[in-house]
Amino acid sequence: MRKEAMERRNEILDVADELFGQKGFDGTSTNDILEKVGIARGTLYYHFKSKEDIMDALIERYNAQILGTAKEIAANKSIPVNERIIRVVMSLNISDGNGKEIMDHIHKPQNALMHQKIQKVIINGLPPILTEIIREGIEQGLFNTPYPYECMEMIVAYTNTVFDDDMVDITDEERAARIPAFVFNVERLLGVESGSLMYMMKMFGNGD
Amino acid sequence: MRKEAMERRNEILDVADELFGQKGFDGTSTNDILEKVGIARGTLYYHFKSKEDIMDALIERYNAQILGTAKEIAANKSIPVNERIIRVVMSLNISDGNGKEIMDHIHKPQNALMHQKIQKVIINGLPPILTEIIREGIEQGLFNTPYPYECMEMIVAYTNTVFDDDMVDITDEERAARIPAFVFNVERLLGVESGSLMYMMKMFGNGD
DNA sequence: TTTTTATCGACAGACAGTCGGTCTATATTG
DNA sequence: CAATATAGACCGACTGTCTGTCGATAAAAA
Repeated sequence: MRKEAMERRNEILDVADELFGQKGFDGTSTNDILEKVGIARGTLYYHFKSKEDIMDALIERYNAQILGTAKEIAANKSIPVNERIIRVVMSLNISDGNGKEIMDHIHKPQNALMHQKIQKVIINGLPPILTEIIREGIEQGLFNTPYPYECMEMIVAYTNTVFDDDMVDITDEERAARIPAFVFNVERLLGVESGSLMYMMKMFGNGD
Repeated sequence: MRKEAMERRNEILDVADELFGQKGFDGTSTNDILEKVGIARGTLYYHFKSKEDIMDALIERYNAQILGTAKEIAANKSIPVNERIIRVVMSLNISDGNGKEIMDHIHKPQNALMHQKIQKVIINGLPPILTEIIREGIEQGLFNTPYPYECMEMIVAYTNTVFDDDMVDITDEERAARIPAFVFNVERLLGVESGSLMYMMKMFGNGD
């Protein structure tokens, strides 16, 4: 019945995560959440100051999970630069730890605000991580660009919108057709020979 | 008192436009709208089936205005390719006709859903228009890329997020510093010599 | 014992959308 | 031409839902 604040907080967050994923933020009422957790109205508002506060806390969690894993991989200099880039990008998709795919939850309709906030986390958090790897690559003579950060920003911004189900109206086939073009463009941006980044296409095995 | 359906509809849309711009979509109640228009609740719902329906109609309007102007300019083959690109991009910002800057309204906080819907219109509508111009440029030997469409898509996706006030947390100075890097990257994407697109920097006189 | 922390649930206020009905201009008919 | 029917625009009270508040209460800590 009575629990530590942090435990309750996480219980609420877990339920909110599930419900927002199913019905979206607007489609989920605070009642839905507190009933499923099994607490009273006042208790919910004892732990969170508003419904949006719940979402922000949830995003904070995602943030830590998603970017934390990415950072870890990026810092592991024992992995070759090429391979590390791939692993960082792929780590964005499947994390969560419990099998649930975070990104799947986000790309639901009716979650505009959440979607926007996550996008913001990614567009601000991911380029710095990737840029570090690219810098190493430049030192090793693998890449060649005077603006590694802006390159990464462009690439992240692009994948985040075009490979986002509810942003661009294209079929899966059309989206698949975008990939070689994307790789080609990335090659130009990073100043490498055409075709030399083809191996990166395996990143697109799943979603993003 | 009694008016043609289309007239009323536009009256409501005008007020909604103003109010959404001031207080955001969520911050504006249907009461706010109908009071300012001077009609009863039922009347509002006689013309629109829901609050979101009002927003969709508003976006439809923007869509027509924004992309319509862009299309017009893009089709005017008497303007040289280089100049035409600049004009198309600049037309996105100031249109509206009555001095109000559409884009300013959109980049308000609390408008996540609207923001997303407009982004969608742009990311789907603008690249085809620009691609046509780029194709001309390729024929004229100005540009060189096998993937003009995807190039434009990338550029539009990038400018739409990075030069969007509430998406990337940077100061105006930092944002200004992004511009030369952006131009450099565009030059690479379009396969032109470094420095040859510098003249395009004048596009960034105002906002986007 | 006193204070702090977690919990409860009734309540207020706001808001989106509904519905039955009204009013008026225009068309139809006797 | 006058009586009447029709349809389109409009009204406003009402419903149900939802978020956030508050004072009371119980349990644990100090």
